[in-house]
Formats: sequence, structure tokens, C-alpha cells
Amino acid sequence: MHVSANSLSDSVRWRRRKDNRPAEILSSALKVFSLKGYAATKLEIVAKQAGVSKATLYLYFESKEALFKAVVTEFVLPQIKRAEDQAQNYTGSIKILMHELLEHWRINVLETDVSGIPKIMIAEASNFPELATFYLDNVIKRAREFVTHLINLGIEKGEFRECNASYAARSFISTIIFTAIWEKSLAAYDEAYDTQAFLNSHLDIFIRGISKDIQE
Amino acid sequence: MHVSANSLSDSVRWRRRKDNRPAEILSSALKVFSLKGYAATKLEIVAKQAGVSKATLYLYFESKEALFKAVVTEFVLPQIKRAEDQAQNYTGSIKILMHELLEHWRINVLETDVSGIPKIMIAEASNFPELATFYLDNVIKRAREFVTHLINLGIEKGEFRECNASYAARSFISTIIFTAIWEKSLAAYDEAYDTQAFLNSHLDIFIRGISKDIQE
Amino acid sequence: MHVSANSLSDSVRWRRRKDNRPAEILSSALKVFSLKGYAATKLEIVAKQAGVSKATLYLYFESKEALFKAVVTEFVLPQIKRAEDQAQNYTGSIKILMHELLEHWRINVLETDVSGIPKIMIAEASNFPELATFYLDNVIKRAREFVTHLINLGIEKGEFRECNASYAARSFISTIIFTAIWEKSLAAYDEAYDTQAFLNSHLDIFIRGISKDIQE
Amino acid sequence: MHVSANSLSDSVRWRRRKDNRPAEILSSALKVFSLKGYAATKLEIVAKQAGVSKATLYLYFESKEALFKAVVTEFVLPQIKRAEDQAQNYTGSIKILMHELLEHWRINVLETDVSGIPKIMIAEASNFPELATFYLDNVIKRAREFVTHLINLGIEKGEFRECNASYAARSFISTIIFTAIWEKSLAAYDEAYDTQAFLNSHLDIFIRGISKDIQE
DNA sequence: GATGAATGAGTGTTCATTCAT
DNA sequence: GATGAATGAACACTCATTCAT
Repeated sequence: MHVSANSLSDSVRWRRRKDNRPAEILSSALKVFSLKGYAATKLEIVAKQAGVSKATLYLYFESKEALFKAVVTEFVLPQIKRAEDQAQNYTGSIKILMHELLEHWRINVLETDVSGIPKIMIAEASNFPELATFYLDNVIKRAREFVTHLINLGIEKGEFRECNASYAARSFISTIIFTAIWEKSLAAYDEAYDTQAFLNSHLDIFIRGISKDIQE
Repeated sequence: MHVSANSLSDSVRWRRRKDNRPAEILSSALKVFSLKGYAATKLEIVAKQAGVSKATLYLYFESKEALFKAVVTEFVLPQIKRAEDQAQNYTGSIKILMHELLEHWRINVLETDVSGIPKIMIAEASNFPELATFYLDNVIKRAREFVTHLINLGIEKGEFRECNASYAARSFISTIIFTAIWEKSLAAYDEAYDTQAFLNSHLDIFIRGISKDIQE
Repeated sequence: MHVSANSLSDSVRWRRRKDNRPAEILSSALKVFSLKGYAATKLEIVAKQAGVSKATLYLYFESKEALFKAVVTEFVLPQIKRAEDQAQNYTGSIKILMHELLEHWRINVLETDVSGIPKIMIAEASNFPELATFYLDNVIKRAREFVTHLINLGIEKGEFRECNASYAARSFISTIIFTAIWEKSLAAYDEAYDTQAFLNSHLDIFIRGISKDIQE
Repeated sequence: MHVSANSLSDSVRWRRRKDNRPAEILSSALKVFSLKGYAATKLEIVAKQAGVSKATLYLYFESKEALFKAVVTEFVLPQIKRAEDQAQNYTGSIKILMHELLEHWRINVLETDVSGIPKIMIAEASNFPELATFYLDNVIKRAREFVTHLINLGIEKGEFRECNASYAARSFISTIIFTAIWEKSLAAYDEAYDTQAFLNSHLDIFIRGISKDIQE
């Protein structure tokens, strides 16, 4: 039975079984797609990575395109859900919350293969319109709304100055996403840098940028 | 004679004029590469866009790869040079300079096809290592150094607080580049937004974020 | 144990009974082969039709080719034997006998799946030479000889005029076989017609064509 | 430019040019398709037969299916048109006309590769429904109507007895088509026979079968 | 210089066949 | 005996590249 790539949002798609082939295939595919791009990815390589034959891919995914879509959809929702869950019922300082979220994201997304997804989507958006829309709606917009909401909370609480929270969220998120993209592309050729320190710096500048001036 | 794609930095650049075939090919190629990605780009499409036959491409570029490299190298250097020139001999407020530079970039890069270059490089970095290195060295690092320099100037002048100028530059540039990438990818599926207002907001937050606290 | 497909004439034939797997497989295979042709037939479809798994086919037939040969050989001999038996010891009018034979053939061959066999053999003759030879020898030639014999009997009895009985038999049989082929191919797209009436007409013309002129 | 395979009936499809590739491909394809059947035909073989590379086929036909359809449609219409033209304005004996038509058909169809078409259509009808319908309408039905018309003429002229001309035509045509099919299938394994003599015998029996009894 | 025509080298996909359970 | 899972081998189709004109 093929792993559904059309019902883009239902959660459990494959049942665990011996050796969990679909999961192995998906993570191999994530690696190769995010390294090579969709068109340059050869299914033979994906199969080899997953330790199966090329034909086996077709037991679980009906085409290269379906596999690609499954890769995106499979790894995408957990990303955003995790963040939302973490913020649930939080009542403390927004600044601290954002710091925690960022740290969490760094460890669970940035430093895992999941960070390959944004690059994939950016590169292939125009080749896979519905997928692009799905990603936009389920990740980007939700992330924007989520951060916008946090900033508005901070404004209400007096932590932040009045400002256009929506633009601010967009600013903040841009760098976050870009960092993930960077890691999977030019970072390989760049000098190493301390990602954690950079992200802290980024958050610091950002928070200062939207905070009330100390002396007002 | 083939347009050199190996001497990645040579200065020959094609100015549009009647029947300037290489330039027409390059700009067609830029469009298609940045829309489809390298592998998914068919030379037939590029040729059609440029109004020539597929075989004609080979009169000017020795291979698809050479054409791709030429696209990147042709359009890249002007980008960064322009910014550097503008800052030359400037002595006023760094904040105002950055605003002017950003505006200039918005008009001359973001709103032209040149903004397709970053997306191309991000997507294909791992497939074209020397090109990636070239781009990294000639655009990214130069941009980083340039902005770092500006920030340091601002610190020296007392406009900005003491901070890690390098990280700050990276923060700033990330959003700038990401905005260009975004325009060529998911923006097509997103609601329109006011890019100029967003960039102003971004700069505003950033400058506030690195400015001295008003009352210190 | 595999059902022999090499000894093309052995007598084992499967009578339907509960769980008579080979027989179910054979009749499913006959249907699919005669609908799609050999190469376009997928064993998965045959298996599904027979209500078994693809692997199960291999318990009974050692290969697709063996299954195909079994299909032909299983259904072929009864066809011709039936006719021969019917003619055995007959002494009456040849014309009437031929009418009875034709009617019998219409009911027991033409209107059953067995009529798919001629189409199969015609289409695949050049892909399965020994099978073609087997079919030729065991069906076509026997049928020709049988009809030739009947016609000669008719000539001897004074029912028919002197004529080339062999050519006449060939003529007669051609239409008979063609009718079976037609039913399994283009008839599906053609207007319905009264097969029985047509066959009667055919026999009538044929008999008149080889009969003595009434008044000579 | 692809050779149209959709406009199933327009006549000139390809322009002659050096070496007339499409025609060479079509006749190679006719040979292979009628020998092997659609599914078992490998384009590599067709290409080799035509003396071109596999890729070249795609310069002229957009797919295997399109090539197949072109094969059928390319060779089909001339078949039937030729017969109709020949009968145009004829006023003599129907029997003699039919003899001439049959002889013409034997030489120009039966003994050329065109005789492969009926076998192809019979075998693949269910895999290519529109093509089947096209063939049915443009060959079979037209042939039936044509022969029916001839028989009716013969009845009017007093050559033939009153009979169901439509069934009679069907009878006559069945053998004709079957003979073509036979030549391209089992005939290869059968003893040689004198086709011309057989066809004459067939026509003789048929004409006698529908003629007025001499003495009535 | 420009191109229509041709193709070699590949890749996605299918399917008969195998085999551990 | 029966089958779900796996795969090697094959084939349709594509496309960057070449070359005669």
C-alpha cells in the first residue's frame, strides 16, 4: 500500500513494521533531496542510502514526486507543532520563552536533517505548487502567526514597544529559516561559526530592537 | 569563442545591444535557472526564451554547466561592487547610509532578475563546489565584511553600542538575502506584502537592536 | 508440483471443485490473456481474478510462459475432440450434421471463454513457436481434416458437387474461427448482431456454394 | 514536429524530406508490431530496423502509443479507398468485379506488410479503444457496406438470389480478413498453400452460394 | 554564424520472479 | 500450502551535446 502523499495533512501514514522501511526511505530521501535538489536526485542513490533496491521504493511511494511530497509533509508538521505545544499555557517573560523556543529549535531542527526541508521547499516551490502552498500554509504562515502572537503578547505585557508585530515576526523568522537553509548549503564551504552564539546574538538584537527604550 | 566560465572573475560583461546573443542567453538562463533549478532547466527552454536555437547556446557556452557558472558570475560582481562604491567616502550617519543602501538594493537587486542568484546558489551549492566557493568569497563574505565594517564604524562614531559586529552583520544580511530568495520562491504563493515597508521595519528593528540605549 | 506445460498434450485437466486452484487460475488467465494479450497481461491481475496472491501462481505454474502454454493446451483439446465425437458414426445428411456441429460449437465454444483461445494463438504465434505448432497440429489441422472429410463424405453421398474439399474446408473454417476472434476483439465496439442467424446464413451460403446445382 | 496520431483521419501527415524518416519508421514499426504485438515490441528493435537511434523515434512520434496509432491510421485508409475507387462507375458483372477486387486486394494488401494491420487491430483492440473504434468505422464497416452494396447490386441485376446481403457480406469479408491475419500468424508454421487458388475457390463457393439456382 | 536533425548516456518505472515466514 | 515483501532486469522516454549543411 502506498504511503499517501496526497492527503497532505493526516498524521500517521505508515504503520511500523519490521525494519520500518518507509521511515528509512523517507529519511534517506530527505538527505539526498536536500543535498542534490529534486531533479538531480537519483532514486538509485536514495535506495542505496536506505539499503533497499530501487524497486522497493515503489512499494511504498508511487513515484519520485510522491516520495518527495511525503518527505516534505512527513517532517513538516512536527516542526511547527512542537513550537506551538511549547508555548501553550506559558505565562512568563516572552523574551525568555523566545530564547527557549529558539534553543529548542536549534537542537531539534537545525542540528537534524529536518533543517533540510526549508531549502528543499525554497528550491522546488515553483516545480511543486500545491506542495508549496501546503508548506506555506502549514509552516510558514503558522510560524508567522505564532511569532506575531508572541510579540503581541509581549506588547500587551509591556515587554515590547508598540510596533508592527507582523513585520517584526517576519524579520525574526527570516533569519531563523535562513540559518537552516545556510546550514544545508553554503555553510559547507564557509568557515565554521558558533551557531548557538549567533542565534543568541540574533535574538538579543531582535529583542532589543522591539523592546521599550529603557528609560521611557 | 566560448565565454569563459572558468576564470570565474574575469571582467567581460555583456552590455545589451542589438543581437547581443550572449547577454540575451544569460538573462534567459538566469530566469529559467532561478525558476526551475539547475537540473530541471532544459536548454531548449533557455534557447526558446533567448530566441535562438539550442545549438546556438553552444556557440557561446561550452556546456550547460558553463552557462550556469556564467550566469552566476556575470550577475554577481556588480551586486556587491555597487554597494561598496556607494559607501566609499561616506562620512555621515551609518543608519542613514544603511537605509540608502537597502533602498538601493531593493530597487536594483530585489526587484530585478538578479535577485534570482541567491536562490540559485543556495539550491545548487553542493552540486557546484567551486562556484559555491566563488560566490561565498565574492558576495557573501564581502557583504559580511562590508556590513561588519559599517557597524564598526557606527560603534566608533558612537551610534551603535559595543556588540559583536560580525554576528550582527550576519543577522542583518540573513534577512536581506532571505528576502531575495523568498521573492523567487514561496512569495508567489503567499499574500502580497509591502516589501519596502517590511525592509524599513527590518532595518528599524535592527538599528534599534544595536543602538545605544537612549538614556545611557 | 508444477502443472506440466511442456508436455503440451498430456491429459490432466482440472475440473472445477472447491478450491481447485489450478483451474481457477487457468480460467482467470484465459480471460486476461485473451483480453490483453500475453505481454500486456500482468500476473498480478490474473492472481487477483483468481483470488490468490501472485506468489501462489508459482506454486502451480513455473512461469508466466508456462501458465500461458497451459491455458492454451488445457482448453484446446476438448474443443476439437467434442466435434470429432459428435461426428462419430453419423450416417445422415452432411448438411444437417454440419448444422448441428455449428450450433454445438456456437454454444460450447463461441459463447464461452474458450473462444478466447484462437485470438490468443493468432496474436502470439510468433512469440511462442512450439505452442503455435502444437495448436496448429492439434486444432487447426485436425479441424481442417475433419471438415474436409465431411465434405468428401458429402461428395461421395451426392450431396455436394465435386470440388476441392480442402479449400472448401479452409473457407468454411476461416469464418468460424474469425467469428470467435471477432467476439473477443472488435465486436465489443461494433453494433450487436445476431450471431446465430449469421452463422446459419454462413452455413447456408456455404452449403449452397458446394452443393450440386439443383437442376443439372 | 510530431506526426499527428490524434487527428486519426487526415491524410498527409509528414512532409517528405531527405531519407523520409517517418515513413521508414512507420514501415519498420508495422513489421515489428505485427510480428510481436504492441507490448512485446521494443522501440529499440523498431529503431534498429529503421536504421535510426531510439531517440530519433521521438523526433517524429511522441510516444510508443502514438507510433502505434500512426501505424494503424497511416496504412488503413488507402486500403479501403482503393477498393471503393475501383468499384466507382462499374457497370458490368458483379461476380467479375468481385474477382478483380479480390485479386487486387491479394496483390496490394495480402502480399504486402499492410496485411499486418488486421492482426494488430484484432490483438490490441481492447488495449486501444479509440483506435479500435476508428478502425471499425473506417475499415470494417466501410468494407461491409461496400460489399453489401455490391451484393445488392447483384441482386438487382438478377445475378444473385434474394438473400440477406448484410450477412453475406460479413461472411465474405470474414474469410478475407482472416486470410490476412493467418498470413501474419500461424501460416508461418503451416504448410505452404496456394493463396491465389484458395481465394478463387473461396470466391467461387461464395458466389455460387448467393447465386440464383441455375434452373429456377 | 546559425540550426535542424540525430543520438549516447542515462533515469524513472514496471513486473516476473524469489523467498522467508 | 500461501503470501507479503523484495528485487534484478528490462524498457520507455529524456536531454545535453554534436555536426553536416
